[in-house]
Amino acid sequence: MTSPNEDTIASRISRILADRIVTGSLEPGSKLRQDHIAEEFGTSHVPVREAFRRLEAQGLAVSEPRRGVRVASFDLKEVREVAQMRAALEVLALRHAAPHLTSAILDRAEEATVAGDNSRDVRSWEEANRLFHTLILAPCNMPRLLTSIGDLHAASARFLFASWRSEWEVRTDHDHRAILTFLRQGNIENAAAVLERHVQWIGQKPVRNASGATREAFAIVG
Amino acid sequence: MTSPNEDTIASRISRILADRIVTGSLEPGSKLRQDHIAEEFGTSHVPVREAFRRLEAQGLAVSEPRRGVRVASFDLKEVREVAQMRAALEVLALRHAAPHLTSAILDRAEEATVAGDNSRDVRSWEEANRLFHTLILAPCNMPRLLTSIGDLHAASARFLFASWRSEWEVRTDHDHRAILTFLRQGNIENAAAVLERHVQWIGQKPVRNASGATREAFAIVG
DNA sequence: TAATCTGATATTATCTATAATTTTTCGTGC
DNA sequence: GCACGAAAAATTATAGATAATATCAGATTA
Repeated sequence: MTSPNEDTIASRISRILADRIVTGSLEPGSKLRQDHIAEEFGTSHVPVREAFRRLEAQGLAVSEPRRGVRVASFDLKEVREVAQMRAALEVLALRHAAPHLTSAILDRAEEATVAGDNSRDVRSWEEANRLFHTLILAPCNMPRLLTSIGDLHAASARFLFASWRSEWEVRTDHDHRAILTFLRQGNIENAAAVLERHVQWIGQKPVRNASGATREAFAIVG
Repeated sequence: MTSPNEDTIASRISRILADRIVTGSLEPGSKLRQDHIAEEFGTSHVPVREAFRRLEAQGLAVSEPRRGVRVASFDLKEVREVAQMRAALEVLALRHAAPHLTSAILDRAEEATVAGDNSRDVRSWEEANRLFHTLILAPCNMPRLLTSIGDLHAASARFLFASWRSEWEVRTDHDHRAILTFLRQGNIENAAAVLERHVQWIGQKPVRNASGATREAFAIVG
């Protein structure tokens, strides 16, 4: 949702690096060394630098002048921040999208919910979840808003992957179903209210550390 | 608010170009030719390209691969979109900032309001207005939210400059005063309500075209 | 002895110069 | 007036130079 042009080497690199950061294959705080990446992609380092600028704008990387670029770190405070921004913006989008929602779209959103409930791993659950939100929000026809929401979704997904990398248990998403029911009734206010609460729900889970100690992991699970 | 690193040539170029786009000295739709800009700043075109990527992420420029970069165009639809996004996000920020607002901050915000009321041109009015919003929102301590709001402010300012380039009449900002009054009373809900309405108020004004015809110009004036 | 400072070395980011494609422009012919 | 094609201009990428930062061994001091 954040790749306007998918033709240049720089955009390809930024897309692939964004995916690695989101899925956690590149760990928070790790350095992104431009000539290593350039070598991996068989290019020079100039397009790599352009990719860095885009990742920076998306909040996935932070750059210190003359000291290089690192994968952005995050903490519970930022998880909360992203959840609240998503709540505010997704409610706005839903209010504008609702009048344009067709039953065909809502059916596809329901399929996405089912797919999410049946997911056996985080990755496919996240994909289904993102599809659900995209389907019901895209008809708002507000490109700038959708881009912002897309970036926030990427951040959410990152938090999720960081917490539930391997263990994932099937959950039934009652919120998604409630939202769809309200939308089918034309009850936009209630649908928006559920959505607002839904994306601000922050799941927590004890995670065993490498040293054996356990800590609490947090993530947005909507 | 959107310049994390202010040390490299690329960031300097992006800041200056952003200012030109916002003030309208670079017109919407006009091409940004990298070697011309590189020559102007006495550099090569590589840092210019990095600056382009940042402008693109801020929504101030659009890039078509292999066809160059243009100053982003806008229309009434986007003015509305930005106004509504600002309303949603600034209300969120205010709710978190309010508990940390001191009377010293509110006094400075009042000074900014007075400065705005006394402004004789758009530029100084915009500066005072931005200061007001920044002062009452910054204590929310949510960096990602503040960055987004900053980008939206830049867009708003651009709409404003496009409409009221030369003619500007002094106006007294009753909304700002009402917000401050409510904040001093600790009445956060009313302050947020006024702010929400305030930034969504879209001013309109007949503007004489070059050919003599008049058209309506629109802008966010909060 | 431990800790800190100093300076040489190596690594890395940043920018310049240059080359290769692609797009646009513009003139010529039909 | 329209299509075609060569020339010009602009974007994109590469390779190489420069300057800043990190690393680490050795010296100095408490």
